[in-house]
Amino acid sequence: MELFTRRVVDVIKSIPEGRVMTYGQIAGLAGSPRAARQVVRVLHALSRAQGLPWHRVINAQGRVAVRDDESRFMQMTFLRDEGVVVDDDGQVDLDRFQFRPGRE
DNA sequence: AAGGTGACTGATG
DNA sequence: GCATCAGCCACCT
Repeated sequence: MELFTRRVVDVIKSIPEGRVMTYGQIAGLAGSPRAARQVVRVLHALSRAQGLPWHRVINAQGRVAVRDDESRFMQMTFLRDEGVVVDDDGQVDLDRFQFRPGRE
């Protein structure tokens, strides 16, 4: 597995319960700020196998970005179960729930 | 091998 | 706030 991919996996695994991170943010922490789409690829490829908390990853607008209706519903449900406030449009308040390492 | 495709982003109107 | 656009880059046809 490639270094970038490994680091993406590590970053995603580091997201605490009840917090979220954005694709671009993860890419940056993994060493490649412009590689948001690669984060998506990693999630598609490994979320199941690696048991990643894929539901804690949303876009930079604070919106749940999954296309598939069923998966989107699952993601919103998981987040709400963890205490993240998600409105019916899948909108999350990043100021409140985004996880920023080294801050807290 | 060229072209299409995203669970993206930031800038612009 | 919504719509477009142009970068982005590995992966699939």
